[in-house]
Amino acid sequence: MTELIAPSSSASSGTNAAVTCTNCNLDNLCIPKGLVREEIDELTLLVNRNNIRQKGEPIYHAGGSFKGIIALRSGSAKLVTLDSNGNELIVDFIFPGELLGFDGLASQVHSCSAIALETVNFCHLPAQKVEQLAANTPGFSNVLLQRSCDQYESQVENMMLSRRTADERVACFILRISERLRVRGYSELEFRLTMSREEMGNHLGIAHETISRIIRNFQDRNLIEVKSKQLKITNKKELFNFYTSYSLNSPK
Amino acid sequence: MTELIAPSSSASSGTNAAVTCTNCNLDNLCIPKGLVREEIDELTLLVNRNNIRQKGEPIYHAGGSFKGIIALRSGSAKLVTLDSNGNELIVDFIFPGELLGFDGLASQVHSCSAIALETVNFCHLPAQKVEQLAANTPGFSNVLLQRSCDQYESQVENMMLSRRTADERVACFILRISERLRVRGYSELEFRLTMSREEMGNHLGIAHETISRIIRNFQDRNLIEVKSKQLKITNKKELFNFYTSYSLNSPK
DNA sequence: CGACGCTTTGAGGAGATTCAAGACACGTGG
DNA sequence: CCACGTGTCTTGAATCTCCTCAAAGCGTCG
Repeated sequence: MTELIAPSSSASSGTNAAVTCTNCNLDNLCIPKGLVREEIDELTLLVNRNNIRQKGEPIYHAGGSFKGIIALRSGSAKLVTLDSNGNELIVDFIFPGELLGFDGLASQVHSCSAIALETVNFCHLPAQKVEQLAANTPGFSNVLLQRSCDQYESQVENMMLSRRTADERVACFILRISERLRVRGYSELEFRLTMSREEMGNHLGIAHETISRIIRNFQDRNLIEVKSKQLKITNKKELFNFYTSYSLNSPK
Repeated sequence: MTELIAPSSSASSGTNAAVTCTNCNLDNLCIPKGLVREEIDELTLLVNRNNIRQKGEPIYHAGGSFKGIIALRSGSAKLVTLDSNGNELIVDFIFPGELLGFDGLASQVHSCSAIALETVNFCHLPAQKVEQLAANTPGFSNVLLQRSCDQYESQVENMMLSRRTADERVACFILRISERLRVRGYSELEFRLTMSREEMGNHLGIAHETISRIIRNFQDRNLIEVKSKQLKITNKKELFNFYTSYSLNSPK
């Protein structure tokens, strides 16, 4: 099996040599969030920057040994695993500033694969540096623990979502992506859905045909405008109401 | 609001004064798993033992400040949260040797309530001792991180389960409980379901009427025998096949 | 321009829910 | 000890949501 994560020497061209964890525009989202200045300086020295993958290429593989922590700088990715029948299950989609790799931290073996949905650029903190930092930098273990515990929340949210109707799930999905992009400085009302309908449906537990029908329905209600993968939210408030209370009282 | 977790002085009667984390029969499941001898000795000194709750009583409350880590010694509990419409959602059921409290570790505020399903006895590591141990005991932060990352796995498992049919979910639910009890030294084939059908359905995302119908169906197929809450697995292999491959090829 | 994959749309059917009613279990008080 | 009441569990019938299968439209890339 080929080495999936290239050493920084081969990947980091001179184009962006001045970027460090201190002056990175994602420092309020990525690992540095929660660290003090000296800790960030230490982190800066250990991170491999400017790793690139094209659409469809893996960042790491399920079953492979723990590769360390990945921070996505640009682009988007999907985190997938295989269920017991060998079917792909998309656990999450990943956006800039978000961390990857926790699926291998406890057992030292990745239970998921991370696959680029478009061209991605990411930073890589290798496994042995993770251990080194965790041992020497108290703030760092806290950050890891913090992020890892956050997944409890996300587990609960996913559970709640799986109880709702297909319409509510799609509305919620769109709004969550909107919010995640907003926090990262992108437009919250107009963006590209980088995943296919199939992938969306896989993640939400809905047939892709149903996804299509629901998106059409949302357009007919003037909640959104969709042109292939390009999406524009035209009535955010109504879209939000739709997914919180539609099933309770709203007429057809 | 009353203090939910009593200090050990009031709760620990003299009946079991000799129990420590070292000689506890759950030491291969609870926090000590992964710690070396001296670390366990240190832990022993900080834990409040023999806390009791009766059926229906809370161990801690959603919305309350982080109370520390709880280790269940006997009995069973449910971990519940409220969805955005105010409905109860049962995130998990808890058995002896399992840890509780991670839902408050990151944010310092519990997002879930832990409620006893029957009389429970638990150990309590108070919040400030958690911090103290995390700072001074490298093994301890690792244990926390480890357990917390394990929840990634469980999130993925839950996601997979939510894609299966109601029958498969119930079969899987029974088998998982069986396995969790087996590991803890209880009978794996005959046990009491301490939760109601309603609670089971809530956790699995199935109406309680459907739970009843499926349990009847399993009985008719001679996979299990059920008398109210008492359950006996009579054909474990078939029950297992049922949930792994039923939907693929098996006739009615 | 043609082939391929992705998306959309329609029709029919399966699985699970909801509503309604009856059976059973458990605890209380007579 | 039994009658009674409450809450839980079971069962049935009607309904609905979403899936599956099938086919046609659209876009993209060689």
